[in-house]
Amino acid sequence: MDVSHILDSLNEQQRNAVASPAHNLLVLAGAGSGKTRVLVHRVAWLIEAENVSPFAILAVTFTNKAAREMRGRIEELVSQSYGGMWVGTFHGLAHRLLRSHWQEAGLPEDFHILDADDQLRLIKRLCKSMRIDEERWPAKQCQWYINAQKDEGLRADNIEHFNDDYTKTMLEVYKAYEEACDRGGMIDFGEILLRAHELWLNNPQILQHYQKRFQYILVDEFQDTNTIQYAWLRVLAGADNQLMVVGDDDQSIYGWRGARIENIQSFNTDFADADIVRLEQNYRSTSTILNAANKLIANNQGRLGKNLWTEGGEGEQISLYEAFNEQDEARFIVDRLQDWSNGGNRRSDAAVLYRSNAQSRELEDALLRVGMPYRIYGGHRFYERLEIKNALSYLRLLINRHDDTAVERIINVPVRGIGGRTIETVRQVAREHNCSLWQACVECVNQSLLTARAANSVLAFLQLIDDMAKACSELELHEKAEYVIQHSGLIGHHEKEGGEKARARIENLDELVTATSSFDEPNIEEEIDLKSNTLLAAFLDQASLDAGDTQADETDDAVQLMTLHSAKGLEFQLVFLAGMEEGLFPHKMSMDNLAGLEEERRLCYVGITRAKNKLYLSHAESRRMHGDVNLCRPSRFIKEIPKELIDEIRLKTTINRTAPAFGQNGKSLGKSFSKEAEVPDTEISLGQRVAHGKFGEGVVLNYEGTGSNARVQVNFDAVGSKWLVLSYAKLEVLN
DNA sequence: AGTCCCCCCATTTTT
DNA sequence: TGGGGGGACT
Repeated sequence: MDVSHILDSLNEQQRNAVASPAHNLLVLAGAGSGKTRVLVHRVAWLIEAENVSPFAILAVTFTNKAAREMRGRIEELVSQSYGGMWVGTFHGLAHRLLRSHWQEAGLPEDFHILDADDQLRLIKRLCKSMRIDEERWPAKQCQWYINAQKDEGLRADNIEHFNDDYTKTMLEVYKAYEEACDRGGMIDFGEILLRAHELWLNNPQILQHYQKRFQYILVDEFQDTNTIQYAWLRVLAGADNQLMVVGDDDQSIYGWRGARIENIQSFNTDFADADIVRLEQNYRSTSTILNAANKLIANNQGRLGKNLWTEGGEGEQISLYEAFNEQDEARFIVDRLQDWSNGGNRRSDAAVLYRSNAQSRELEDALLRVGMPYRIYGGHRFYERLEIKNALSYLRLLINRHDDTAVERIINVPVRGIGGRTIETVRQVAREHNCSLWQACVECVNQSLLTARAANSVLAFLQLIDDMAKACSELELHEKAEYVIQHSGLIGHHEKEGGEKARARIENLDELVTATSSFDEPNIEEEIDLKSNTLLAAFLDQASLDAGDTQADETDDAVQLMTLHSAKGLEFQLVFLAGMEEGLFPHKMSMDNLAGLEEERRLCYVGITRAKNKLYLSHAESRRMHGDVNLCRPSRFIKEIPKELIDEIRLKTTINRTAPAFGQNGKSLGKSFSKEAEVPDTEISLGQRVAHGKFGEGVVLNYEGTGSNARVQVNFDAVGSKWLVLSYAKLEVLN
């Protein structure tokens, strides 16, 4: 077979990786060096050049989006579909194993997945029933502890305790939580990986089967693997299978949630025969941007080391803007975005990146003010929204009445007269009989353990679910969804609520129906008999494992706003890094230890390398945080970028500062005023008559901003009043 | 049962 | 500053 199409378009390093004869291979792929490309071409190479069966290949990613993209690109390259190949996330693949081998994994056949929210609710309930002091041991903290242990592959029994209060309490909760999950047939995200790992360790014949099958294992974003994920890979790889991992230690930014950068750093020690290929040619950014990134990241210790280079041009300098405060910063950015957009560029090619979500507000305000379309990434994902989770709970109950999480959620949503008292009684009964809440409800009704009124309500609830199940049993998946959101009363509930929020909720519920109607189970290679509920179950699994990327609106041409973390893997022509201040970035929670600081620096590296052509850095002299004003020093990361790459923007003020309108934000302006005094310029005062190249003549009405930035409001004779940045507007002072 | 108010919190997020 | 959660009050 002619395989030239696989190699021809690659550079030498990429080709070395793709056609590597090595048993184990570490590809150190710098930002923008064609990482995914190498993975995709490697798969094609294996199949077409080395005649490997697609069935023998396993490709692992972290996000569903990445998995979809990889599969898509593979199919594009080889122009056919390889159904038998497993491409998925760690969780998705592990989940698939558990579904196939639920018995060996010690799970009920209808086990279901607990998401972070379900998990927290459950832990809260447990803590309460265990009389644990919520002040001292918040449920959040317990949840964090449990997940961290699971990421490390540790069960409560494996953890040594020193009898300190903290560990003792945490273990108590952990144990109770494990029991509750077992009882209810629930597994959380960490448990999926942990179980899948144990499944192999405890069942050599199953492990052997998969070891025999997956002779070629490829892993993307390897620097993000945590302990249990790495252990899982190592077990599967065994001694014989080929492991190819691709990643970039400089882009490891998830240490705080268990990712171990050591996994990539010590890969060639763990796998002594591993080859290393470095992809250092960057196809994304200008050399200016790359140099800045290289110089910055060189400040980190213990790197595997690599130096990005490009054949492309130098490009523009990096612009640095010192804003007076966060509002001024936002205004500056929005002005630049308007220039960009007015210059005929696509807004969606521009992104504003920030360290913490709270920063988006100011930017949003500024964008809203000028009416520029924008899109904020992050926030609550589709399947995590309250109304969606409620609807899914009803659907879950159709399949399994004993799903306590679901019952807890919707037993009184919409309100049907089952109040806290009643629910507490039901919980009590469930505890006593060691049964599900559903059974406890039945028990309560039968044994008249409730007031007549409450019993009536509970009975009505039981009947409602049973009736819906009956009515739905023969319906198509999307009809089931439709039926349930109608007859559960959820729609009516939100309609009654009224308001903008409620309308959005109803829309979301409708969207859920749409999602179900376009859902078909990805690969039914396993012989699952298609009972009517199987598709629903598959959909619910998918809803738990896939955040339901809000990929709508992608057609809109909108500026992209997101955190630095969510920008990883993306690229934009124009990038702003906002809030480059000590304490914010690097964040104060992470800057007191070297590991934390270095991760922040990697985050900055990620941010810089998102930019293709033009990068703006900005910081504010003062920023309002948690209600009060903080004076901020510029981020050390700015100083780590060579000066010659940076162009410091000074919006020279040309205002006559003796003009009366200055008082407004007077109190903390001292610093800025003095700076301003250093750059005295042509005098413009309120009431001054000026001329503008485009707008003609007008009168200065107002003044805003200080320090290195200043804007004036001019009432033009022809076009009315406009706000202009002084240094850009080139106003001519008349008489 | 629902509303209102007060208090507490505030880094990053996928599965 | 502002959002969310919990408690108290109607």
